[in-house]
Amino acid sequence: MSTRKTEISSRQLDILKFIQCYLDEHGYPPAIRDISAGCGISSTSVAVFHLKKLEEKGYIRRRPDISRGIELASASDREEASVPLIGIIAAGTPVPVPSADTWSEADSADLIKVPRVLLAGAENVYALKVRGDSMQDALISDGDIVIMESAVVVENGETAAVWLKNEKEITLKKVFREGGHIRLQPANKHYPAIIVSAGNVEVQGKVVAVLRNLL
Amino acid sequence: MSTRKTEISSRQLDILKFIQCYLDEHGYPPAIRDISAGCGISSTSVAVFHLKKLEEKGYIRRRPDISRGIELASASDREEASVPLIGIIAAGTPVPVPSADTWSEADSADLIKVPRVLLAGAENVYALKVRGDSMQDALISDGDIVIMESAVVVENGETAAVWLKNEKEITLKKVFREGGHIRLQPANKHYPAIIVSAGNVEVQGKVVAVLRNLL
DNA sequence: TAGACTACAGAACAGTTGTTCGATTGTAAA
DNA sequence: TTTACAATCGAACAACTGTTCTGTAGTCTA
Repeated sequence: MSTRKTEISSRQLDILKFIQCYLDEHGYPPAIRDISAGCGISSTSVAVFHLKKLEEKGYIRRRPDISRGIELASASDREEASVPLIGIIAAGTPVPVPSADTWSEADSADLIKVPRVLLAGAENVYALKVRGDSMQDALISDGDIVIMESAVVVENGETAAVWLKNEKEITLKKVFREGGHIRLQPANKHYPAIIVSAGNVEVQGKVVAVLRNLL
Repeated sequence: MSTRKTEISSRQLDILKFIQCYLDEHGYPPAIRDISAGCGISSTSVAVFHLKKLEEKGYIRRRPDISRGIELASASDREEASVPLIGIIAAGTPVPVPSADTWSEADSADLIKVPRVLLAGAENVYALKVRGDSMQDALISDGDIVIMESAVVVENGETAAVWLKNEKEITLKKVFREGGHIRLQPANKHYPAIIVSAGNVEVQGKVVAVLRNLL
């Protein structure tokens, strides 16, 4: 944990906002003098000073030698997110659990790009590759990639990866709490729902999206 | 049709390739002097000369006032592609056919972002929203988005949108040519394949990928 | 052959841009 | 009060970068 974000001064927030706006407007990063002018700073050195701070704190990255080489730390993550692919999901094995540093370690796992629209704001998401045809009742095929959100609570009707303790099996189903038991409803309506006791289920994550590549 | 691409000289092709490589390697465009050095040109004015040509011919765009303000005409499409969402796909209706200007008109339709990796190099792709549960045999759900490639030929085993003339029905199935007839195999192995005569099928496009958003 | 055009070289120039140095001010801790 | 530090200013510098001007050489056409 080296690059922990610390609090920033109002001036630094100003500058950060200005960089964001400038990027939106122009499509390329501002020069130091743009920042100075835009934030009402009369000296470039002040901007440099704060840019250093912002870089230390991990809010921006800078490319030396290159003009306007400023990148927002979360720049490329605006349109698409990088989601760690941390393992496979198959019928007979519990899903891999993301560790605390799954998202912080840049290199640890494969990162796959996912359009932000699919994520709908979900955070702490990770990806699993589907192995086997055991989830066709969930309309999920061998080779699909499921985007999961590590969630503790699952609303009624949301699709979740559920570990059935007795059966020692993982399934992806819509979860409905009904009195003392839980109804697990497949996405494919031609498949029957199953009713299990609350003690038998262990929600391992929420399904956010599914990607399938046919080519 | 104002910016028609014309032929370019080998030098200009050199420069174009160099710009592409440089972008791949560095993530930002080259300076004029980078181009000169990289292409074995001993004068910046020569590079300028050819850059003007390349811009006239529509291969690149240049941003005046900004250093390294060179963009490949197809620059932003590197990591993710913008795919036009041109309609819905349902059992009883043929799929909308993309017109020639589907990809050229910027505003015409909704554009959805799709990671390039999913496309696997496919071109002339468009997106359709799935309506109804008629395609659960293809492991496709109501609300899914299917990415299609307008292809004339479909290899054996590839998944395609097939219009069954007699049944007046669209299905997504793997296509296998077998002698005089065609076998259409659902992705879900619990569903049976159907055998149809070649005259009854009309391939309307190749399925490239499927996106599903559960949230 | 003359003219037009493409391609190239070299050099000089001017604007842009990032960096650095010294000095000043205000605030908070010791 | 002294010290330390964050924040600021102003100015100068050097490097980077795009532009432009003056030529030269080859090719093609009229």
